[in-house]
Amino acid sequence: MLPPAAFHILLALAEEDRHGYAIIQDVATRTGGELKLSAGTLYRSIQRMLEQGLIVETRDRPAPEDDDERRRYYRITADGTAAARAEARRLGQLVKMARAVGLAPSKI
Amino acid sequence: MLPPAAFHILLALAEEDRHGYAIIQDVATRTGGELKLSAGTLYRSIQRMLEQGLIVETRDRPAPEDDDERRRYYRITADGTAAARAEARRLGQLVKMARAVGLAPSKI
DNA sequence: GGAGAATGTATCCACAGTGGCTATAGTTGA
DNA sequence: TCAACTATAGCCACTGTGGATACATTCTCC
Repeated sequence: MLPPAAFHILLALAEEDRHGYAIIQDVATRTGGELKLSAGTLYRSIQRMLEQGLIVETRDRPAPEDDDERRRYYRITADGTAAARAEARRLGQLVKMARAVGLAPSKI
Repeated sequence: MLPPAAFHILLALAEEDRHGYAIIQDVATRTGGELKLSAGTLYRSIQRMLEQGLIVETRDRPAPEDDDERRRYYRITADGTAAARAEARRLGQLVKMARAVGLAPSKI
């Protein structure tokens, strides 16, 4: 059971390496503005995920003219990918259960 | 954003009216034993959901020979159905997002 | 007969995850 | 000039959760 914030962070990092603030923006964009990950949640989630080995901080940085030295870039690990896949499967099961009791469209 | 426990309770009640203990068992069965809703979580969730009008307590009871007077039966409301549908849609979106970044099978 | 598991509801404590506020600090735009 | 934006990070309070406990009855196995 991955915390919701962690799942969103992994989705953002699955596409490409990103820094904290970019993750917040990506989540907002991806959810059409429905979910605004708070800064507090983001940085605490990142710390936890670093400890758990779901993500790592990377030294690879964009070209100096596109960079901002305050940024810290993160990359998803193999464990992070596995955790995200497992969570996606679990969520898929939930939708399936809802469908079984008529609480979600049957997707014909 | 429905709490996970509330979503499971609504799924259980979508099928038929159930009492607390039967909900715990239904969730365990439905998830293949993966999720064991704790009693503490269940009864506090029920209280909250009654206050929010997602469920109601019903006086309809099974035939006396099948009944147990300690039981309290609950029924899902129109609001509860709507909340569960909205949550199922949200979860479906999450799976879709995971699929978009290659973290869930494409379901061909 | 007696022990333990199951049925049933409910409360308490502690912990995890979250939002929002604050701090710090440079940049951009009205 | 003042607000908003970019960027990271700590703090406090709230919600949701698991696990333990309480209490009472019934069922099952040795």
